[in-house]
Amino acid sequence: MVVDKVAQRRELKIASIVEAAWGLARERGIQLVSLHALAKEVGMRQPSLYAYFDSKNALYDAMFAHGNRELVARLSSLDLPDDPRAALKAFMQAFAAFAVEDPARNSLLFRRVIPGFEPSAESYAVAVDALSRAGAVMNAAGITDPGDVDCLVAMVAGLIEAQLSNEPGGTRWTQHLDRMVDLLADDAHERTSR
Amino acid sequence: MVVDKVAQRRELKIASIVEAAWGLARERGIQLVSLHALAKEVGMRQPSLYAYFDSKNALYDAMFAHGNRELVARLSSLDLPDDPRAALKAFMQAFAAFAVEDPARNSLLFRRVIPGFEPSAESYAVAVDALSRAGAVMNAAGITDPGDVDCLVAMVAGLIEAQLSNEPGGTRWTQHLDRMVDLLADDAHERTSR
DNA sequence: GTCTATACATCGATAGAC
DNA sequence: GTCTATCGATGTATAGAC
Repeated sequence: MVVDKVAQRRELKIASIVEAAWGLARERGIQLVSLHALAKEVGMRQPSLYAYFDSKNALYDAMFAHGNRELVARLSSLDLPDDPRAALKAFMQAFAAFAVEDPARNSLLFRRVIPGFEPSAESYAVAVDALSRAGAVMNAAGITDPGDVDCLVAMVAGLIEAQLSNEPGGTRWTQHLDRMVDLLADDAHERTSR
Repeated sequence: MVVDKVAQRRELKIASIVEAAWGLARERGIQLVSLHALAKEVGMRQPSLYAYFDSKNALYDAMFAHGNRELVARLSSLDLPDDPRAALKAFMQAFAAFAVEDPARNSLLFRRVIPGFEPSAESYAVAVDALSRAGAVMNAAGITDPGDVDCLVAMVAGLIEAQLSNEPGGTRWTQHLDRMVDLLADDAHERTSR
């Protein structure tokens, strides 16, 4: 199939707009991204953005998908240890590092701070992909009970949120990640083998 | 000292406005409370609200203080068991119930969803009061290490957030509260006595 | 696809009469 | 304290020319 060069350039343009939108989000917070400011950032007028996005929520949706693709890429590039427990720790460390390094991205991907925004099915599928990888690593480490999975996910999220809310850039909460993983994994094994 | 009846009625009025504001917040989300809608709710015109609040953030501040006073009242009314561990569980259960029963209140008190809003020193003091009660109960249960306290607080918050985000009204995540408390308290004891 | 122009809505806040 | 009137800013979205 011949590559449609027009469509290709269009995709590049869309990508650059999304990139600029993330820049704005990092500067002023995800809630305060405006189409006027975004257009200025990419050297256009605000109405011209509607040639690429049908609505502001469509822009948020593209940002959501982009952020989740970054997450999947990060998780895919991991060279995990053979030991399942060590692999689980490394995986959670990588996830936490990803979440903590960009508060704006964390807000759009994992918190619900934009009233009315719901990711499209296509964008959500990318998020599900990332989650399924987490499930696989947990299963390999012997955490198979759905309740145990819920607990571990919530614990890790709790540490990340506390870190971002109270001490962005620090490690006061995230330093306990490995310990919490051990704690829950050991307990899960005891309960499962009982 | 003679009671100033004028000031008293004014305080009542302020309280009723704050109550109406919480009603709006529960209906449409804390971020979407507007002064126009609030004025309509209390049978006034929007500019009249400025006789009671200097700004919209001042209204949020009053709501923040009100919510935290509710929390302190709830925690104070608890009849905790003598056993410190059981008391800790009951305390966390009560806190989680409080958080989960009103998502809008949870958003203003414990998440950061209003760009630019920071509670005043006076309002924040009420929140600190609530937190100090939690610290006392944890200490009594032998959780004294600051890192252990951080972990327990983050864990409980993680379960609450997951519950509210994914299944408001349910118990899929909060059902694990007691287990997580035991898990962390036992581990804290082992580490402290080592 | 990009522009100008503008519609349209919402919102917070102020001025000034009563 | 409450009102009317209005300001001024912001923001999304559309119409229509080029």
